[in-house]
Amino acid sequence: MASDTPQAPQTPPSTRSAAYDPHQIEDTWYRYWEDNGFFRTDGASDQRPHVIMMPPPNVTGRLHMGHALQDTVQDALTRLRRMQGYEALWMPGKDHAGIATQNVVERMLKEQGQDRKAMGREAFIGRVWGWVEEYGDIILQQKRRLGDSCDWDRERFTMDDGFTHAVQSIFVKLYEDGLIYRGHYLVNWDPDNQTAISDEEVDNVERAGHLWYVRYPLASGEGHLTIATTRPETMLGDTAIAVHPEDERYQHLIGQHAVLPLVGRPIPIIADDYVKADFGAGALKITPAHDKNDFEIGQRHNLEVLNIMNLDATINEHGGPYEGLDRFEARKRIVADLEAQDLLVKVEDYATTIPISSRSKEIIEPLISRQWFVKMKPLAEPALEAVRDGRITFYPARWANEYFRWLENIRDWTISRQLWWGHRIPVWYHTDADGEIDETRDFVVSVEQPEPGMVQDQDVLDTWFSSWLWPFATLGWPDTDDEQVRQDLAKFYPGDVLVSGYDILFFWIARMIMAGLYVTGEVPYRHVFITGMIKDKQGRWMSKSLGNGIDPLEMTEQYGADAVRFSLTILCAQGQDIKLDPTKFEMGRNFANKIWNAFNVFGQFMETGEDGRPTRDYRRSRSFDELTWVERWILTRLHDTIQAVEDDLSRYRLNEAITKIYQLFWSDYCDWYLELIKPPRGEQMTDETIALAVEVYEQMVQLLHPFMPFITEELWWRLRPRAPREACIASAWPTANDAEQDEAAAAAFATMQEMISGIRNVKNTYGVSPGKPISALVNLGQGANGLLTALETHAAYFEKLARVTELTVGTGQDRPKASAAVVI
RNA sequence: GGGUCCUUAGCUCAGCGGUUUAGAGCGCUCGCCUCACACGCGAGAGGUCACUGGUUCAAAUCCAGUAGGACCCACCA
Repeated sequence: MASDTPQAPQTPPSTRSAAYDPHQIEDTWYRYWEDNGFFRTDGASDQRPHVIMMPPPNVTGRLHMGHALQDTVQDALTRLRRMQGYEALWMPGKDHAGIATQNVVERMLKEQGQDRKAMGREAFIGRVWGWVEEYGDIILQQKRRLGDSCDWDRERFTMDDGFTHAVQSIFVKLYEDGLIYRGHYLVNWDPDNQTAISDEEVDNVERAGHLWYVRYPLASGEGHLTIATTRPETMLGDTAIAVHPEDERYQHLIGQHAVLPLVGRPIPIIADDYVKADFGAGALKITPAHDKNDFEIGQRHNLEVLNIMNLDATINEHGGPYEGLDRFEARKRIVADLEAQDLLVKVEDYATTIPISSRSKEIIEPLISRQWFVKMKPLAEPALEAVRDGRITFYPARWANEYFRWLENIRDWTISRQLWWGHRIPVWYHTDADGEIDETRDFVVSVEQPEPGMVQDQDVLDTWFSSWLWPFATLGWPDTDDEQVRQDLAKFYPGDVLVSGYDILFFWIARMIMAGLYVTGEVPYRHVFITGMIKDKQGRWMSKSLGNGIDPLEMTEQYGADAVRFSLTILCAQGQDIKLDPTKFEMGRNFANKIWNAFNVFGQFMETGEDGRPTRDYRRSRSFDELTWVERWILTRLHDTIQAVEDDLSRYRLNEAITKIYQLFWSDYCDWYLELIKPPRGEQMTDETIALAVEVYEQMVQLLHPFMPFITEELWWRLRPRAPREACIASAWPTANDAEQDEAAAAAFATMQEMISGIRNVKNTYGVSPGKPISALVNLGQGANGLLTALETHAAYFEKLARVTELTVGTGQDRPKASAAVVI
């Protein structure tokens, strides 16, 4: 505990008239919680743990609605568990975001007239660290505004020293287990960032393109063969033509050679099943160095692999006259040249699927390159098993299918990146006399430099290669010599639930499960709660380029953090995307206002001190049976709701839970209960009445606290005298009490509600002013004696709610003249 | 080419581990500044729960299919 004398924030002196102003309470309460260590977890207590690992936002990130939604969920679950007596850890942190961060800093340098390459690797990394120090904390500061109750003392960064150690250790372990290998393969090359990227970082986009039909003359000098291609420029790298083995048209050509137009190089004509005889011209040009399928066909037939491109996607020396041209310029020139030589048969419009880098939006170039890979199949098997056998459950369950599908078809993971910002690959090379890498000697995989003079691999690792370790690396793994780390790992691993959007199911969630099982033998968490994604009003993704984003901080400014959180929670239904528009937050603001004002109904009668806080603890002296009808009814409703909320929350149906609390508070407590307990004008409210109003209100405030932490904390302090270091955030979660439920009274009360609505309806229909006193006769069916007595004793309810000054209750009575009737 | 999701009041959506008159917010109509709240109160209008079959005593809710829309995955140039 940080402070010995926790200072409860000052409240406005005149509690009674103070209007609701969210900003007045948000900062003060957040500071109070932090100063008093309510977010902290030390791992040494014997409380049961509850662990949520926050998806670490990118250091370059700024708070968006997706964060606001997911944080609202995570914070609600964390606060709920904390109130239920768990040691609730919500682990915060941030991700170094390799490409994104490097791009941001590079852009900044460019504006200053500087250049990454000119300044050199070390200087550049220094600048990135400088940038991270200056701006990296912004997003986590923003999260505090939402009320996030993370254990900030444990905050981690995927590039901090401990994390680097974890990343390198896991690399070494994987290598030693034969699960990491290096090799020349066709990879997704991003010519803009000039790095390889993984399959997951590639978006396949359909675009309008063309199918060019090109004539390849035969080497024999007699005749030709026509092929169809969507990428004519790659013909410079053709090393064969393939036809289907059973295609009658080409039988006689198999084994012969054709001459590559423009280049004049002879290439063999081969037969392969892959070729579809009925597509295009039925003959396929094979470019093993620039097409995945061609690469495979090339391997089957032992074809030469001829790379025709530089790393910036210009044509290299193998391109003859086209050397130096950009790939798309080369395409134009080649098509023109083919046409000039009458080798272009025809051009058709054709929709092609183009691979785009999700980072740079540049068109990916499949390129042969030496990279590091992780063999994924052995890692995927246990991860599949963990979900199949129920050690991990997805909410909603359908996401498990998506997970299975991906893992069942998993391909090896390209983990090396030709960037500077990131974890250096822990591989070391011997050098020759000139200091150059000596490729004739084996490399060494090691966290530490194995011997002086050896140089480390230049590449860095994919960002996700560090974040997949998040659930245990944040707890200090692999430094298990440290007592604290051992204790934390034992207590906080595995965690309980991971909350995230489906956009990173493959990138992160699935990989974390694989890493967790591989490293610790245990799943990283038992539940995966997949939220929907926030879209704009028209259902489009919010993006900077569209300018359709809604800024959560602006919304918080406008409506208050509690309002934003409430609205997001109630809109968040079972993984469904949310089409958001700012007016949705009015719902939350109105509700917060209602909560605030409702307090005054009884609060104005409480004895308070100068700080506006109660000086007396109002407790009822009556047992449940001695309570009034309306009191028994509202308690019954309260306990019903607590029970239902419990059930909803256990299934991550936060929207249903909060809807029920909302209805209880507004429709039952405010519209009926408070209206009935209000004393006549000028009169006092009795202490007994105040006591029950407080009792119910307090529990509703607690039920709401996980969702609307600020306003509930403030009001909680106004309900009873509180001891130092107490707080709503640390109060005990309400439990349903069966002994204080009276379903018969509740049912009778519901009947009375219908009667009163019926009477109001009649008054309305006949234009009788609501304030005008009337008489009413209630005609009950036979055998409704209980109800009859209840109504008779509570005739005052009818007067209060429908201005019925004369109430007659009976059975089988005649309808008076000049009256209106309603049947319920 | 596979797969998932959506289609419920004018709008945005809940509800979908089958059972009372299908709900909410906003909007709309009527009446209210009733001393907690007009960010409010009371009353009300408004729905063939996409369509077609099936299972069932009973379906918006389960099953099969159809039509629209969205998304994910996939190596036909």
